[in-house]
Amino acid sequence: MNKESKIPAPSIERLAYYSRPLEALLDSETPVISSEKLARLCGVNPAQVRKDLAYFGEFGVRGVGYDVRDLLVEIKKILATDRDWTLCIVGMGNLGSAIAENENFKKRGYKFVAAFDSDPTKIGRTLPCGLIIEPTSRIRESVRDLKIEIGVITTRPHEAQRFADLLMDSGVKAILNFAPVQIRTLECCKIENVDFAVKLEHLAYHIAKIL
Amino acid sequence: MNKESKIPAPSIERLAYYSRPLEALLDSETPVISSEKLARLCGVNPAQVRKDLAYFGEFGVRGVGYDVRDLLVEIKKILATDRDWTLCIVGMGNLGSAIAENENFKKRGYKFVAAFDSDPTKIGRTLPCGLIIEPTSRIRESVRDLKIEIGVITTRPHEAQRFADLLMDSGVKAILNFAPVQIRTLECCKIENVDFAVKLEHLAYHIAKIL
DNA sequence: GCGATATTGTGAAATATTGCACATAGTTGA
DNA sequence: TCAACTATGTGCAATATTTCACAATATCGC
Repeated sequence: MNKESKIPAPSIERLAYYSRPLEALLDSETPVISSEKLARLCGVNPAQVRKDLAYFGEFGVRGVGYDVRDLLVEIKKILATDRDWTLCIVGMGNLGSAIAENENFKKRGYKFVAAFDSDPTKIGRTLPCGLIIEPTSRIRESVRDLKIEIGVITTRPHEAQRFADLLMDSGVKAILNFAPVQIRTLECCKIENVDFAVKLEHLAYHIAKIL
Repeated sequence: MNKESKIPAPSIERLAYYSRPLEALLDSETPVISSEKLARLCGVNPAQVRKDLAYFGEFGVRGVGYDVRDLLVEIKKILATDRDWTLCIVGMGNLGSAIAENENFKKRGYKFVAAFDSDPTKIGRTLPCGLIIEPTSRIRESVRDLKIEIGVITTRPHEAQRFADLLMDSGVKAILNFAPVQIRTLECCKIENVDFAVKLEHLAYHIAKIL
């Protein structure tokens, strides 16, 4: 267990959140920002910003703040988003298509190089981004040949684990799962589950309390 | 500060996660489940399951476990998903459309009753689910007339705060934001931000470390 | 060069969350 | 009825995360 593995997961997620306003600040040519202002933009405590950054180095200047451009470069270096990543997506329903086309992903260097579906009527269809939907039987081959590093799952829940296993076994190093099931992975494959109905349920809980 | 406000936010989110396998167990006619099995299905600690549930009551039977059907009913009651919710969506790009059509949402009683976009070329278009895209100038009126309780934002980031303010001011009680900016709200309006590029960045961080 | 001011980096305190371990209570079979 | 077994509910300890508070260090104006 090395030093880096002790960095709290919330800190790592916040780094990504910090980068959003930094990009906007860079566009608006603001050269420097304080932890206090960045914190306000992200809705967190200023000490938190400083501590999160301090896990990785000393990026600020005392009495001045952080150079916007430098800080953004450093954060991207930390999160390994200073390079492109090769992804594929399994499950080309509405959500899958939307994600494959998503500007936000493209802008950050996440390149979808293959799209799969098990529905024969969808096979061969060309997406606006140029990808052609392939049968899921081609997953193993494509992951190997195109050196796909991350798999995204947007299938129905009952198929999700099966495709996760297949992706893992084919060699992807990480999986982003949008199906509303908890996917289990081996040690060698990192998983993140995203279930946005959970967020709605959290909201419902809170507003029902007030009513 | 009442008793309920001391319940940890992670516990509330986990309740939603617990409900996923419970639904499947109900379909497969498994009558009873132990905290240990449910925990394994959700990738958490059994004591955590028991403690989360204990915040809201005693739902289990010692020596036996939890009745699947009853527990699901209780969780739905707690999360206020035992009723329908009325939502609208602002920003009818790929992601907005996918969310409006999403089966997972529909199944859980989240009803989209209005869809808005500021792009004139999209206005009047009918979605597969039957909704007609309206101009954003109609947001205030629709929220009031249709008693919309939750607003979903899937616009570009630079417009997101403006529409959030408008939704809030029109009377929605909660906002689910998919734009990659941190939306600020008043006390009266609960917000959840979902930025899935953040999840990818988290994955990238971890797999880059191994390489 | 120096005092006034600003803002970082960080140890230590405060708070929040998780997990252990066991008393408690229900079930089953003889 | 009772012993053996099972699995919950929960006080408390362990761990994780956040926030405070301040020393350290940079800039600016004179």
